[in-house]
Amino acid sequence: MKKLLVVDGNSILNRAFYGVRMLTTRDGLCTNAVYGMITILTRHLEMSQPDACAIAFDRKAPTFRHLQYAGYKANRKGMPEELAMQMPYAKQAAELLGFHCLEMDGYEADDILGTLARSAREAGVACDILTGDRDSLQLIDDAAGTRVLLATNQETVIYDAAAFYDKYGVRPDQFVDVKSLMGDASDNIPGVAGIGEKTALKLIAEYGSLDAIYAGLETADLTKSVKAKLEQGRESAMLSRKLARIFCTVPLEVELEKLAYGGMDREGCRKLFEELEFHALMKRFSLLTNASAGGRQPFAETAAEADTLLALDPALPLALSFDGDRDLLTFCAGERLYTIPAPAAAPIFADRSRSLICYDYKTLRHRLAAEEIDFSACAHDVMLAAYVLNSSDSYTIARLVNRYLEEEYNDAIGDAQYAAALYPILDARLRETGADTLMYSIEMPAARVLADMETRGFKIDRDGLRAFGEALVQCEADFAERIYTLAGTKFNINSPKQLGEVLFEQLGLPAGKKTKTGYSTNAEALDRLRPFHPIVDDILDYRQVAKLRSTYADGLLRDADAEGRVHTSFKQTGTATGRLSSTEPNLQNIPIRTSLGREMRRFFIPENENYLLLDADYSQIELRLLADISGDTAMIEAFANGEDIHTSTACKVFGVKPDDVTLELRKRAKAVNFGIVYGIGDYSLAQDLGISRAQAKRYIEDYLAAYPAIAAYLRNIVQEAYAQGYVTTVCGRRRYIPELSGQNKNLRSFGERVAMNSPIQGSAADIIKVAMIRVDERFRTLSLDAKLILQVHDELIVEAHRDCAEQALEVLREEMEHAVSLKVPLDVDAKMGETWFACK
DNA sequence: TCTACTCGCAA
DNA sequence: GTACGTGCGAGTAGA
Repeated sequence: MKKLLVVDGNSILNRAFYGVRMLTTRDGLCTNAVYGMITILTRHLEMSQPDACAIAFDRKAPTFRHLQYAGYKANRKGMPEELAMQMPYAKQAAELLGFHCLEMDGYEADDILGTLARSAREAGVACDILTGDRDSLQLIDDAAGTRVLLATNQETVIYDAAAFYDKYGVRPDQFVDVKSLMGDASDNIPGVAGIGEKTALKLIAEYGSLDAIYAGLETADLTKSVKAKLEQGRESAMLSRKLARIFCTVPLEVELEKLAYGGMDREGCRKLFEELEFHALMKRFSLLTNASAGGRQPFAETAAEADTLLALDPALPLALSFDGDRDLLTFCAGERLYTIPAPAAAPIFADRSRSLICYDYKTLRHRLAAEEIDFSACAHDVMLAAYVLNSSDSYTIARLVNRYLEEEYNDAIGDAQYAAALYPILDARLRETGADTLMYSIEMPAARVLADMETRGFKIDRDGLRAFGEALVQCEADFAERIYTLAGTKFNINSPKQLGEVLFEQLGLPAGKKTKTGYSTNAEALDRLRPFHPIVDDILDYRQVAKLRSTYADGLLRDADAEGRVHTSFKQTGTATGRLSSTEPNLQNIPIRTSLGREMRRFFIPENENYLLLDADYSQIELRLLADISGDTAMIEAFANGEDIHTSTACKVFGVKPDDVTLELRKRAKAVNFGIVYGIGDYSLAQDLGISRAQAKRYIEDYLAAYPAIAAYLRNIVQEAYAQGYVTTVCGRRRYIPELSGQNKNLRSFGERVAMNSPIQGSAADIIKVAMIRVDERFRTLSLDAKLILQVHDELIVEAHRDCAEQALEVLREEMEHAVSLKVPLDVDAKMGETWFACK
């Protein structure tokens, strides 16, 4: 026997219960926790390859800890009924999978784990402890081969002593002492009052143990307050240590040999899974019999060679998907499924003449690229097709099945089979609605370009950013100090609740608006308070610095890869207008408006000194589109003459001569233009400009009077939206607006604004996608060492070698300016520089 | 650990 | 009397 796997059953069930969406059988039996537990257990059986395995559960009876401390777990609420009802099934399922269930009155599952780990250590057997709970980390022991597999809902983190030290800065055997200081709110372990995780870790790292701290407390070099807290909490700490320590000598009377893993009970599993309606699991373990329920049936599945697939009629559509997390692909052709290891399918993806149907092409492409499989075949993505048909929806495969196949989604049927069934329906709809060009000539090619941009990433000057971050930390501390002094008390400035109490109760400043939960402390509210107290300026400064430090400095450093590049992920179906969104990190909201924030852009740099950044952005693309679509001669004229659009708007709306447009008037005109473009109402416009709602409404009316064709266009588009239920962009992207068919007046006027705004914003999104595809294509055909790396709605950023930077910049400008031809020119500002900051 | 809430960044 | 353009992420507070 080489390896033992032991599982904390209660903790894994809890994770599964809260992590998996509620599932019930037709009879109303909840099954989500059992389902999640089975997934986790089987995954770890595969990963750990144990020779023996056991799963431990808590008993209801009080444990020795309750006897020592009446408050132990006193604040725990009972298990929710939905989970309690799953317990017997969970134990049954674990047994059928081959786990030995252990439980004992008076002890917790943790103690059983500890005891088994000790037995394993004594027998020279390695031990993996699978749990969702950090308590077990104290059991880690490298010499004995004891590891903890900490399961969160997304992933499992493996902790050995080194990983533990990296995370906490102390050894695993010191963890109990840390807990005796910091306590544990969920178990109601008291710890030392006023000592949190940070302080506890620091103390133990420095002094080595709880005993050492108390032995030298009098002479220790600690602040008065920490010393006092420790003195005060001595007894509590000692008690907490007893409670936190896992008991490793539970009288189990089970020998390791008895826990040997003998594989799953297939027939038992089949019966139980049938009862719990776990069809997908039955399929995964090949437990299916012919007696499945009615409706769509999974096609027969065969393991295949690539040759088998290549030999199929090339006219037969081929749909595919990865099989879960595994390195297997399932292809669906005709009425058969073929399973094949991903690398073996490489020739299929390399074949340019082949069309492949999939769900979420960009992600698929990344997964294949990770295995060095090149994707040159022509792809059809059902997710993108559905997005093009209706951009205000959700695009999980289950929703697509519901919507377009008009049937219940069935877990037992894989993505490949569903994609195969969905594609012809979606394709027909695309052609009916005239959106096929958008799909095949814009959205799909854009997906490939986006995948390449994500792979390339954007280089960050990590040293510079770290230094900037440290300066910000200092700044933050300075502002905090001033704030505490002015307030006469220390508090958490980041907490709107505490901040509100200080400002409005202790300092007695005039409270303005309230939020749902308390005083409003946002920038707008604080701005009004400036005249009343000097603390307000410091708070605003603090907020700015704290935001830059946490979201941008720390955040970007966390996201950077080993080469210092950050790889954003573009969501192509993330917005209702057709715009992209960007996550992990979001590179579409890097500061620019304040001078300090803008500094952030100095740390976005090219790969090395041989490269430069190019940055080109459309000037007023939405307003130009509005001018084009509405055909408003005044606005077309203004753009044709290269006028400043906000100034000419101010002339028209406020009836003044160009020379008489003050900065204030221009600002107001700009806000109205902004309002039209983003579809805000009079309420928001009034807020923006600090004017009354009635005044804002008048501005909008005057605007529409000044641009009558725009007014007519907006009236028409709203009409059209009411009549058809949707609006479209220039390229045929559809957004349905269900808000218009309701009775709620507010919702309807929201719908009307959407109708006015979406075609404009969405068409701009279409256009920049076209530009991206062409820019990418021309860089390739010209063999320029230049690559797109970022899109920010109306702006494209390229990383280019110095030798071709000028040429690449011209290509970038040309393709952006000529992506479409409108009644007005599309102006592009194009710059280059050694940092993003320098591209201004 | 998860979720709701507040806040603030960008186009 | 009042839902009040979007999407993403950090942080707090409470469950």
